[in-house]
Amino acid sequence: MQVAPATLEIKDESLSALEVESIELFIGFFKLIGLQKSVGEIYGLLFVSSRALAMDDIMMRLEISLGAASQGLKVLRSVGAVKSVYMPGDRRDHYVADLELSKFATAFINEELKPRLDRALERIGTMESLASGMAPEERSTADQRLERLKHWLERGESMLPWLLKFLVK
Amino acid sequence: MQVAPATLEIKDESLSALEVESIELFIGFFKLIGLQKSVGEIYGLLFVSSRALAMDDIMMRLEISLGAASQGLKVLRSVGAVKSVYMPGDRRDHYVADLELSKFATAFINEELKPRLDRALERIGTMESLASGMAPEERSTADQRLERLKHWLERGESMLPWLLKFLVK
DNA sequence: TAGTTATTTCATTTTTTATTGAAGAGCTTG
DNA sequence: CAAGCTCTTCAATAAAAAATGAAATAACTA
Repeated sequence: MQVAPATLEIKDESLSALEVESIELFIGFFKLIGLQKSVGEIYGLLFVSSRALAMDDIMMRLEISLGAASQGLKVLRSVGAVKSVYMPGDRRDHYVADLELSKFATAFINEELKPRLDRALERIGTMESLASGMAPEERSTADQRLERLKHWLERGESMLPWLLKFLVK
Repeated sequence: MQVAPATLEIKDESLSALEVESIELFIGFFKLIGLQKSVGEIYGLLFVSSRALAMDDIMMRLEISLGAASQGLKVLRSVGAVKSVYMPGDRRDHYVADLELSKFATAFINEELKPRLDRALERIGTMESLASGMAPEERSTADQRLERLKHWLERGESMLPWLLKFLVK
């Protein structure tokens, strides 16, 4: 005869091998563009799910907290990686993965890379002014390096539109 | 008459405005490719320095620890961002910034991006096998999405050589 | 080669970042 | 319009990442 365990384990369906692979893949991928683990987990789960999942499905399957699920979905919605679909007879929002993978790269480029390049070019402007008031010897070193850095950053920036077009096509 | 202060402040030259701008610029830039603050600080300082600096110059100017300086320089050497130059009459290593900025991007692509894409493509292989044992309905969803993901990753991978060429040129 | 200086390593501490879950706001519906 | 659900927020907590500095190692020099 069985004795009830000291702590009752809630029985949620555990993750399939396929789901685990998908989750790990997207955790790694998203971390690369600066998104946290829980965001990758959620997208990975949705990516291989053939039906839309509600927030508490996600919480239970991934064993993450309410807050993490809510915030993770918020991030995913904000980059268009996830959309909610209507489920008749259920008040909860249900989410499916948007399969347009290029959105992540696009969001990363527009929201991280581009602003950072712009900010760097601004700084170079400031630095050029500062260098102009230096002693000749040090000034020439600074000017030369700033010129080089600026050139490289402008080159990088000029590549972004091309890159975006390539990714989206 | 002057009274000696309770704590004696060591007088290291503080950073110039130009140095601060450079440091902030490279902290931001390096963080983007996953390198830590101290690495960006060191490179930023060396970038605008007209003379080679020893490790303890770097420690003192940036007010960072021995360990951070040593490890930061190690990282910078490993990606070729810094090289040491010989200084007659001084046993210490002296470092200058390598101005070939493309090295950072190249290191990032080859050491972070490429391996991660390769790993993701491997995982897709695994996932395809796993999907092949599923019920027809779910299988078709999985197959379709995996195909799409694979296609996109291969496309991304195919772009890397071009990207490298563009950056290095 | 003994002594000194320079550098690396790594266990500990600090700082930063991510997660948790309780409080509460907003909806829905009976 | 009250009683549930669902979802968001955010202060507290936990986890992860980075910095510190003492000890070990390596490199030079006299």
